[in-house]
Amino acid sequence: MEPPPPSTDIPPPSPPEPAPRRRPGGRSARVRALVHRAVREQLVAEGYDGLTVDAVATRSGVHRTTVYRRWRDVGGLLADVLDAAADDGWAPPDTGSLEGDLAALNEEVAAGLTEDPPIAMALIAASFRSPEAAEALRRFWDDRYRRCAPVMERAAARGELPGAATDDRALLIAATAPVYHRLALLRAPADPALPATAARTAALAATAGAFTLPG
Amino acid sequence: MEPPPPSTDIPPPSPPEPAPRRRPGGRSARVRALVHRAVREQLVAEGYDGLTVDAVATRSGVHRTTVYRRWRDVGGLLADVLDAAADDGWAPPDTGSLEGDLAALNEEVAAGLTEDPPIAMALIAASFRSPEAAEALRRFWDDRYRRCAPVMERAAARGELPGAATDDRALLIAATAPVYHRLALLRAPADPALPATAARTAALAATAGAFTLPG
DNA sequence: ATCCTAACGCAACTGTTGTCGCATTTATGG
DNA sequence: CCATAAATGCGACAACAGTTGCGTTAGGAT
Repeated sequence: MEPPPPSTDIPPPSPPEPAPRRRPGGRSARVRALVHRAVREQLVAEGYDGLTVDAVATRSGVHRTTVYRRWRDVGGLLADVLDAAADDGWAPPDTGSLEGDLAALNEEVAAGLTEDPPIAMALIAASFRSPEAAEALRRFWDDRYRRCAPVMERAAARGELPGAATDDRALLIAATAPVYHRLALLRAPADPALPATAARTAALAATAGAFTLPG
Repeated sequence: MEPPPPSTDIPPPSPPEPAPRRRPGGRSARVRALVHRAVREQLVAEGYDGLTVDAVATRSGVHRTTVYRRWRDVGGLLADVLDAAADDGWAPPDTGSLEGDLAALNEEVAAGLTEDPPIAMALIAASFRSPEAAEALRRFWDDRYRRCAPVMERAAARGELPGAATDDRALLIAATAPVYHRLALLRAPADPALPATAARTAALAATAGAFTLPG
């Protein structure tokens, strides 16, 4: 993300890039916090269409040029905000059954996709314009999938999954994809029954061994 | 998409807007064809990021202003191109089994999402910026879902579906959503096995009655 | 052939987006 | 405290997006 630093002197010629000393303290951190806050506020106030670099700069009091230099575009802004917020202590629901866990998970997905301000939808939209936003979103989902491992472990312990190892991610995608498809792609109104139906479908298929890994 | 037909006479004076007589012939049709061709060519040449109104206008030889007036923005252009192309005689695959049909369908979906030029991806991206593109995409999917009815009819005739009526659309979404999710949202590389797996999962759930309509 | 006007072409204009060079501020190491 | 340079502020700029007013062309009806 950063341009190659000006090689001053004493360059141990192995890495010709002396990696300039960052200075994350004081002002930089303050600016970053100001901009993060402005992104969220701007999203609330004007929605995704109103989320431009200029608007964020004005609202934060930070200069346009600074925002462009550090975050490049709206996708970079959202990516950074998302990364900063990824350290919440999220844990998957625990309802006592695989189907129940998946249904609760789907409820959270649906809530996230329909919430206001539409942060999730904004990020998905941005991911089509900015590689950085796409990467951040991928990281986010990856983290969530990883944290969902206990769901499958508990299910296996309860005997809800076949003996062979299950492809956790395939199961999670099968369970949640219909919700994403309806809300994010078709943009159809939320169907209150869909989270449960999709969860039931995926749980059924999982029990039948549809996601067992080869070997 | 076209305004109400030109009520020539006998105007019950209720609407004070006489709805000017369209003139879709000759020049207008020629301009439309030129622009459509330019959109496709520009998409091939420069990708979605290079698909701007100006580029299309220049390439088509039609004036900027005309394109802005008739199509408003990139989303409008793509929407119109999609609508014009929706009259192909597409029919769902017929492989002899529900799972086979769904798998073949998923192969088509995967091929569409990974094809080059990325028309489908461009349209999905545009649907996040332009209401018209979103609407066109919805129409397109709606049309496709409708044309898939024979798949379920044949499956029911073969006894692959329970006696009660099946929610066709829910089944189709469950079958195809994982493919869309991986390729369009996660942007993960295409998994050659996914179309078949997702089809098997959905077919299994359908046979078990997961998509039967209430009543 | 003639008229009417929708559709188009044209040029000028405004506002937004993103970049660049340079001055200023301020972490940070010494 | 001092020196260095990373980070920011600032203004000007080019490129692009989108609009508007007005003149011109040509489709379609009489």
